Amino acid sequence: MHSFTEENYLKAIYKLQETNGEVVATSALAQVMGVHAPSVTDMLKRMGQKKLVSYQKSKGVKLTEKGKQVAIGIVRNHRLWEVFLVEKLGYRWDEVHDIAEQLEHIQGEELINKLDAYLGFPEADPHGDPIPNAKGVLPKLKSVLLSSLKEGDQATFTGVSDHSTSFLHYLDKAGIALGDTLKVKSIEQYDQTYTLTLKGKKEVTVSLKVANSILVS
Amino acid sequence: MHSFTEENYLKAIYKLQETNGEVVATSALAQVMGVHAPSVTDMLKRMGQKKLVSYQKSKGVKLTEKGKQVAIGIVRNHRLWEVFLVEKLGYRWDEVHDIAEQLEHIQGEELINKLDAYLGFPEADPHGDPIPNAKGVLPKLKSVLLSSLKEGDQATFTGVSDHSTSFLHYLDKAGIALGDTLKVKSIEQYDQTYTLTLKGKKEVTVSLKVANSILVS
DNA sequence: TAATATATTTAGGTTCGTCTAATTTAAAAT
DNA sequence: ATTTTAAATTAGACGAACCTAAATATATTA
Repeated sequence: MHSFTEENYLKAIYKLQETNGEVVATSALAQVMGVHAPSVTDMLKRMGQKKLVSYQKSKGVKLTEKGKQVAIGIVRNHRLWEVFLVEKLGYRWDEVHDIAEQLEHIQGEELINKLDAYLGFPEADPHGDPIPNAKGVLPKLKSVLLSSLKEGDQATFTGVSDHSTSFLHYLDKAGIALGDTLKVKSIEQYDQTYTLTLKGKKEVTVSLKVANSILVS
Repeated sequence: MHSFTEENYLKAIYKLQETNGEVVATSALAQVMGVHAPSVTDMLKRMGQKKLVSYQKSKGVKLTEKGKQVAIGIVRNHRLWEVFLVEKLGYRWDEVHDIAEQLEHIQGEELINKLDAYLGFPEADPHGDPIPNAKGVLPKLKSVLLSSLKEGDQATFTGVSDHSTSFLHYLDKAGIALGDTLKVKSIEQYDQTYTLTLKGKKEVTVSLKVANSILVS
């Protein structure tokens, strides 16, 4: 029975707040963490004491400023370690998540800043997700969904919104890689598929689901 | 109240076995870990169940083969991460211990082997301690204490037997660094001090205590 | 060998993060 | 507005790693 720390909860709350709005429900948290609701209630009480979250019973939970800073720090760690794993150790982008999940909890401000410098202060991780800087500020990567493009539009593949291994594998197999220039050759209205021209050479046809998971700018 | 895992105990037992012989006493373990004896008894029982140690009450404890392999793995991780911190991130040798103490518990065979390759399969960490290879074999660095040299002898500084920050600082301040060629210019019998010539230039006088903490070959 | 001193274990308690089962609170539907 | 359903909390328990105080076992010394 795998046990979670405050940091794990902070990160999960942070991610839920990003996608589902300011206030997070006990059940939502329980669901994403794979834990039962009473465990969450317990933990939230403890974290409330420590002023990491503001928690009022049966009213959901929000990160305090303090909690948010910790959460962003973990996201920063995670993404920098992912860059390290891919750039320096030669991992593929679909392999690094679990290892980074461990490395993100290594403590030490100086360490992560040195790592950041060593990696050349990257702005995005191998999936195109923005990396908060040492002050906790996220660079705004103004990207849009591939599905928002029109026929003839051209853009650079900058990130994914679906981080699942299966999707990453799919992209690899289709020969679509981060940094590629994608041109929308045609959009088939009836079955909502996109035919893309890659780097002026290859052509691939992808579903709307895929077009909705690819970020470009 | 800082809490330890099985891995922490395994490493501590391993180190005690190396220096104090095969069988380790409850109290010795309690002492080095900074924990009270009953906590150790408890933990040893649990670890005995899992066949990580062979434990018979009031008779001390020994690592099993399984436990030894895990312990060596941790030592390998620790020393490789130390090399990383010094070689890649630019830390000094006296700063890396605590961070490596965290990093040594990151799980994943593949990760550590990739790191090993990335670092060029080093044989020793920044303090001159041998790094076990992927099979758990320690390279034998046949080094001796500086204090075993005679007047006129010359050797290379390959490691330290005292890893304390204060000693490492002392060496830095004295301008003695790993890899240096040391020549014993003279030994003062009465107060047991060694006057060393460094790289044919500088001269330093050190106490017997220091000469006993420096490894050369 | 007996007495003392030291090391170790047992007994019983705490905190943390989990669980299930039962209860209460809040939201949705009639 | 009442009933029904769903969400959240409380109650009570467990395992892991810790603690203190008391009891036992081992070693040392007289």
